[in-house]
Amino acid sequence: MADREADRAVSQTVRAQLALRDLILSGGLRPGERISELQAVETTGVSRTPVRMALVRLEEEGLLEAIPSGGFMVKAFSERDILDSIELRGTLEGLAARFAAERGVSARDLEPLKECLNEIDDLVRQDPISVEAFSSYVALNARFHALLTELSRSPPLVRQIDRASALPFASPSGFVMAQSALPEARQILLIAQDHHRVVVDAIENREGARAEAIMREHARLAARNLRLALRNRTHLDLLPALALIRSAAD
Amino acid sequence: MADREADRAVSQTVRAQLALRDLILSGGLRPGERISELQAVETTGVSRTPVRMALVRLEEEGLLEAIPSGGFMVKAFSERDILDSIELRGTLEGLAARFAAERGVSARDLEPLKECLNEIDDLVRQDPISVEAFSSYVALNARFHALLTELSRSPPLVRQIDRASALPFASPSGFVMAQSALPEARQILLIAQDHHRVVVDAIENREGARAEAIMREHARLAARNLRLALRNRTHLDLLPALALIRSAAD
DNA sequence: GGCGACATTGATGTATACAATCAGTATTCT
DNA sequence: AGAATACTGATTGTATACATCAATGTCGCC
Repeated sequence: MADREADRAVSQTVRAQLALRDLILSGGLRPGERISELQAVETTGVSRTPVRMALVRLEEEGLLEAIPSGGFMVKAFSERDILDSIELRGTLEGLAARFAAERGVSARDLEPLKECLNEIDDLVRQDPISVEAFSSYVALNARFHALLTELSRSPPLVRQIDRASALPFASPSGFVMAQSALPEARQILLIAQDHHRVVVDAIENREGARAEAIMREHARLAARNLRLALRNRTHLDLLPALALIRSAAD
Repeated sequence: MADREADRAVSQTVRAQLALRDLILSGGLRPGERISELQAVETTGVSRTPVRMALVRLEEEGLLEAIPSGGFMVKAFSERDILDSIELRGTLEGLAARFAAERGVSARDLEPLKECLNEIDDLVRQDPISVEAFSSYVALNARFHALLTELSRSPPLVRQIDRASALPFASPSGFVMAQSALPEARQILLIAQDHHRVVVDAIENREGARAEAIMREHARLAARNLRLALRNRTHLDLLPALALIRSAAD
């Protein structure tokens, strides 16, 4: 039973949840496919009870859908669903930015955000951006958004944004960028970085409306990018969770 | 074991979830209080497994919070959390209204919405509004918002709005309005009804921005109303889930 | 008398055994 | 031959038993 060393601290339920989420997001299970509990038991190596808990959590998370007759299936999303989710997240982050601006944040609170910005700058400065640098960027970008969200100081909003981000930006643990798409991706990163700088500035100057607007614009950039990516079938890895789209040529 | 007749079709898990949610929202358990599984077993009459499932679902729903050492406790909210949740929902419904307006809806789709509006009109027209009429209004209002949300034709957004509504507008099954607060409540209902009419008109005329703006304003009305209610300690039942607020005099 | 360590108790997390329900298939009747 | 029904297989929903962990109370030692 306790075969792995590092995972020994986490509960079986969490382990099963992570394993199953990875399996779904990496495309191991097709959208619409029924997920058998026994099969999940074999895959994860834990018992049925924690597997069932994990399935319930993943359903609430939105990755699974309950079958009326019993059991769960992988939820299928349309391309538009993903685009809507991006706009949804942008709207929520816009609200968070406005809250932050209106409620005021100390210079000290903005410190980690600016530091994050600088680290991203260091990455995108190198012109032929490396695959490793891009991977680092993905992590840093996630951190920036998380920090920004936190600045709203509104737990319900933070929670909702986390949920909204789950779908369009969820990524399997192993995530690498395709080599060929790197130059184009870098261009997008530069624009995104501009947005980041604007929103920080707006929050600092207590301009709630401007802060909100730029985050919405930021989301529109991501949506446009995804639409382009889907059309050209290029750098599809830029936005994960594409394994969940029912038919990409819809 | 199957003692009740009407509930025989629903699963034990769902029954436990409903019972526990009612218990929490009706104030049977104080915020921050630990919820024992065995105690829940006794209360609901079902076994531990479905009770645990229900607890997990309620945690994902946001009513419970996991204790690091194990188990769950009733989540505590500040007054501001509830106010933020209302604004949050308004923002999301604004997005839904905009989607509906931009994507266009047929006259046939608007039919049930308008019918709902007329039914509400019939209720608020009577000047000393009765308690029963107010209860009907609560249900009709919920239906109006649900229908409006559906018009966005965006499943992810609908889902998110449902989640956002859970906190501020969740109501225990038994919900009655205090007699003394009825006149004031009616005034609010009249303004709300105006908002409803405007948003339907905006959607019909494809004015996305106006549709979005009015829903936000609508939310601000609800927030203002709640703030007033909390201050005056009057018609506190107008917005439920107040049992979850840690200290109302915060 | 106070502090610390140990034991005991209670709870939760996990595993497995049982029951009920649903799907699929074969057989029989019209 | 087609359709309906009964049967069988499997899978999920439920219950309970076990193990592990945290909390608390007591006893002993300093």
